[in-house]
Amino acid sequence: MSQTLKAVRGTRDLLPPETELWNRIEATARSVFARYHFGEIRTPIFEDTGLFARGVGAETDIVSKEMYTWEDRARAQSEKPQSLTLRPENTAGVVRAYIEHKLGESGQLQKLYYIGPQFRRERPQKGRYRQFFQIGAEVIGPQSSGSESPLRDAEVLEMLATLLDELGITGWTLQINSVGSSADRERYNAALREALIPVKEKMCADCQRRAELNPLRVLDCKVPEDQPIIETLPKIVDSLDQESKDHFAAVITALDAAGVPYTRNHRLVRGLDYYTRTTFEFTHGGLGAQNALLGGGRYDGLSENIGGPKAPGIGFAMGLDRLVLTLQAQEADQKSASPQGIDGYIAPMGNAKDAEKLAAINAAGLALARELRRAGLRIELGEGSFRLKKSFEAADKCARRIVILGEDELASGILTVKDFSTSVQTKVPRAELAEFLRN
RNA sequence: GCGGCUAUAGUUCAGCGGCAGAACGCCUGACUGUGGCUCAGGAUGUCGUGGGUUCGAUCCCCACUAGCCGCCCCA
Repeated sequence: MSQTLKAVRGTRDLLPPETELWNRIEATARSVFARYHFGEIRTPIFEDTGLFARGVGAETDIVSKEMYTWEDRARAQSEKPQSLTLRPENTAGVVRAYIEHKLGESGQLQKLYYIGPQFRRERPQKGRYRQFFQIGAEVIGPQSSGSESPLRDAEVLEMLATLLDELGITGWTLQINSVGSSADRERYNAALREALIPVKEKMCADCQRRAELNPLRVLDCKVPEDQPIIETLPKIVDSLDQESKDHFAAVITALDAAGVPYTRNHRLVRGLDYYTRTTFEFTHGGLGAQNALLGGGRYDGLSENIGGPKAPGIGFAMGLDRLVLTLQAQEADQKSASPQGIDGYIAPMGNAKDAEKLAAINAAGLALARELRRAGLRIELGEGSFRLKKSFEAADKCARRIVILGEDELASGILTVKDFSTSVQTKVPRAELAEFLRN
């Protein structure tokens, strides 16, 4: 059906009951964030293209080939059209807002979280979409607010461990590394390039290319034959200055004290230019090639890069789509507890041939449903023209109990209620119905 | 952006160069106020889209689109 309009490639509709899981994850995240004193920020879905070019880095894959960018109409004839971009990530937008609203002037540490869609024009596959959803948070502020303290790094990591645990995600791994200051990284890049010259001939084709273009990425290589060679390459930790070393050591000490399990991975490098010092990923098996549930790190120079004051920070972004996939896989393993269903299904019984009586019984059904829903119950309302058998079938699929509302019940004010799990049928006075259904 | 696999009923999937199939789900009835179990009956559909080969294509070929897997990269 080529004429039929479909969701565009890499985007999708989320339907019930799946959306229930999405909401549960979001609610859990909000509740954890609140306990750590984070407030929600909502930034625009599109921004000036320059924000991402300068913030994320013009040479990154994200900026150089994955952004949805277009030219807005010029506001006046003399003006040049503005280049706008659908946000590929949210950290740059949050820092832009931090600068724009002078949040640093409060002198206080800012702890902000966001939940929302991001857009990257990549080839879609499992766990990777062109519109995808991230839950993220940033801790940012002037140096005097303690934003540069390794304690903040450790606290964010400890919070993430708590959040994943509360979500019920089992078997996650925290991998952590330090990429040092931007000067450290430049030094390391040069050292790595140097060290690769004599050995790259023996490595895989991808690595030979990476050795030229982006030596850091060689460390990510998964080809088994290359591993011994990679182990002989210089480690980034040897390029760190004393300050960065001390910072990383303090993060580790705090994680140990809090009992957060982690794996130090001196080969963990991340693709965004703004990361400095601490970088980390929480990974999970069963996500295929996209094994990262979330990633993040420190970005001490980002604010200045986009024209703001010095404002060190640390943050992360977690893939909501990937959390959902992971939890769905886990629930499938546990054969998923069957859903309880709503509290009641009201089955009005009318005569399909008598329009007046049918309308009356349906109206009575709505009045009863209103009463029960206002009492906080989850109620579905049937249709008076259905045969009772049909009402039962419909009710059995979605509700724990059926409430029969026939002419007898309407006249007497005593409803007939049947519980599907016990098959027990009970007569309940209308005044006691809400309480009865609540149990 | 590159490579591999796939596309048939609401869903999961068989199938074959010559009438379109199963299971589950759905609808109706047995049962005019009683579901789940059972029994009887019924409807599933432009066989992803467009083109080509052929007397004839759901099947073979090509292109496109989409999904999955891998690469790149990332959440």
